Amino acid sequence: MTRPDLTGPFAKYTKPYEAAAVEGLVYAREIESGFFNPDKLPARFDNAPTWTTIMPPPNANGRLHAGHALDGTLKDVIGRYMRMKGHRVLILPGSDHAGFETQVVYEKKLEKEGRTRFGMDRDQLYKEIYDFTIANKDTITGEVKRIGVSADWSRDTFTLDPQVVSGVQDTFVKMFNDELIYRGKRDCNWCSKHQTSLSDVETVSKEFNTPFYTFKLGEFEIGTSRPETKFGDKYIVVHPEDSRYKKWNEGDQFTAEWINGPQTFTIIKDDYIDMEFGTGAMTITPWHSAVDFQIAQRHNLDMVQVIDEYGKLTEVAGALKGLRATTEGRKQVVEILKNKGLILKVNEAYKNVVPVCYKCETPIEPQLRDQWFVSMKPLAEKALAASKNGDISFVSDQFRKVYEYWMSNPIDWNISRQIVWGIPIPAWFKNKGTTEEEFTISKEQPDGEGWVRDADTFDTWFSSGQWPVATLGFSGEDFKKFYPTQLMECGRDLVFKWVPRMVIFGLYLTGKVPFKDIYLHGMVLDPKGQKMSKSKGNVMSPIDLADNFGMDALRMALLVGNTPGNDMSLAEEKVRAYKKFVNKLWNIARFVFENTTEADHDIEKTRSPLTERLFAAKEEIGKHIEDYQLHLASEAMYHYIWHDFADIVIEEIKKTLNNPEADEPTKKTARILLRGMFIEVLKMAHPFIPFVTEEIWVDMGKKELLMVEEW
RNA sequence: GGGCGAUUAGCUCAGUUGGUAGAGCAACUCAUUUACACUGAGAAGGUCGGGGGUUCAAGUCCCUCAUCGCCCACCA
Repeated sequence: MTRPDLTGPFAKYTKPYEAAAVEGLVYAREIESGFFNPDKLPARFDNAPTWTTIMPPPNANGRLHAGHALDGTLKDVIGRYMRMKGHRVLILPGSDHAGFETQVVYEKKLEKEGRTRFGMDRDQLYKEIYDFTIANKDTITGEVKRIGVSADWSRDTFTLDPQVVSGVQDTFVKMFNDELIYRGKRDCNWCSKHQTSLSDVETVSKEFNTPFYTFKLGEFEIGTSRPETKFGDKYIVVHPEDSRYKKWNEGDQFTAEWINGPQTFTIIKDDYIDMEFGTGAMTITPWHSAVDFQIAQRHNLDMVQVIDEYGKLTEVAGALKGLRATTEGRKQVVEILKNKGLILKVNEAYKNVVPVCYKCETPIEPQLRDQWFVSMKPLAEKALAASKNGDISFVSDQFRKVYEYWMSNPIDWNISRQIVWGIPIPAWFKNKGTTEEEFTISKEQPDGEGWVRDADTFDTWFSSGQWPVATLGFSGEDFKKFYPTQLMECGRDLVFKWVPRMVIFGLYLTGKVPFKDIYLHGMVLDPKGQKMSKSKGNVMSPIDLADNFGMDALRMALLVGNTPGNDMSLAEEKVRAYKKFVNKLWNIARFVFENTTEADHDIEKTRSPLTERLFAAKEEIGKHIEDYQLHLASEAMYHYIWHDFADIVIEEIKKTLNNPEADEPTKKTARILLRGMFIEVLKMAHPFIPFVTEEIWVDMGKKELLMVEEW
């Protein structure tokens, strides 16, 4: 057969597909159309139902990583499909000031410059971090756009946008009035390096090899791995039913030689004590241990601060005051007790698991501090019910269990952070830190003299927890139109940090769950299955991969074989394989352009074995997407296009076109069929590989974008 | 200490109500101006981690063991 020359706009089909030359232009064309905005879709969407998902806002302090690319790809595939199926789709993008995280990043930068945040003017520090964040926010936003997410950038939201800040503060005021927030001295996770308290999700457990000492205290034997906290101990706690200590009654006292001389101890009985552990007797240090604090509260005991916020011993330590508690302090206490003959045993092989700051790994020193706490129990009960009764459902059931465990064991949430980078807590004090302390909860400065604003800022999860409500304006038009949303898709690492809080705030603020389905994807690992990290040097930049192989190829590599909730390892060869696939489609287009010029015909009614398989594949793909089984959907699409459309359909058509005995009407029918089927192929591929399909679509002579075609 | 996940072809992984094993990559054989070598055709490759059970039938359900990974954790 004669081969028509491809000229003009078709000349590019004589060469392999060049993603770099196409992607930016396609995305610009899509943005320009306005169709990412559900209010600006073509007329056929006028009375369409909405379909909404809110994007997890990436931290505005770094670069895009492979996890973000997966995140954006998954929701974009579903979003593009739902749009083609006739929904007014809203994918709402944003970015997070990421309070503590960003401050840590900035502190490292300051350190490199030989500076420190301590002693810096608050406003100056805030301004510096603000400028730093805004610059990075633009970088990361540009990188999210490269993924091709069909997000409505006209609704782009930043967690420090004035209406978000204002709404978050309103929530605090409302919760305080509803008695869901209280202020009080409670044990906090204190990081002595970062000089702030942290919530439980901001600490991680780490195992240390610490000697375990057994001391003689009067006639008791007391075990501890933390001798340096023992200065202020005045109580011996035993189990009420422990027969070894029957002769002692609660409140009985005795005096014994201790670190700084004779000390009087009081017997306390509490059934927290594990009789099997050690001697079944312990002393308590309420100021520096959450458990001890609870016991002390139950029995109304004295609490003494032994270690200050810099990790040094206080005046309770007498001569040892000012020593670093866990190092020199511990050493000297042990020395003193040894000299007094009070050490009975030392177990050097003892392994102790202690919480550390998740950023710097400094062991957390529990401290009693006045902070703002959220009473989690009443909130968690409702959020638990939402899962039990099916208002929210998890794509992977394993995460439902984790979520329900968290909601069944709520711990009151400390939302105060002693850092400048964050949303200010709308609280005002008089005589702060004294016994005459007074406070008022208000966004505006209260009337009267002497009010000082609370210097603390909110835990970043306090604002991002309200994200689905905040991005939709808390109330008003968008809120009415799009809330509750359909899908929350984010990394599985957020099952504790973020998801439960969004459900809690959603229910509290609106009475409705913020989303119906929760799709938690696994982590993207390196080719060896190891977690990517800067320190290991195995980070694969999605931007670099897209530069080399095209974003469509990367999207496919992230989708195929990636089951919901399971981690996946990403190798360059996989991306390369899908680059070939994208090129295959490109060459299919070339074949179509070389052989057909006929006007498009609807092949819906042209039933043949070839079209039956096409429509069956399309239906299967659609079903898998609706079931959130994107690994199956993407594979079915790949398989159909390569091994059916290319290998069978085109070969059949080719036979007809090359058959010297076939008459012209027969050939024409074949050409029309080819073109008609190809249009369906482009539609079925579009959600997965939007760039190349949109580009070919234009060359098909289409005026409207493929993204708004009917699936 | 508690929980979750994984274990299937050399590698990375699919396999959704139980019905005689699938894909991609790699390797092997063949094809050289065919829409496409970023290709096509073909062949090869697995006692589905071990053991036990339910069933007419188990990769799939149940029990148990092993190994690896992840998460949670206030025994001083």
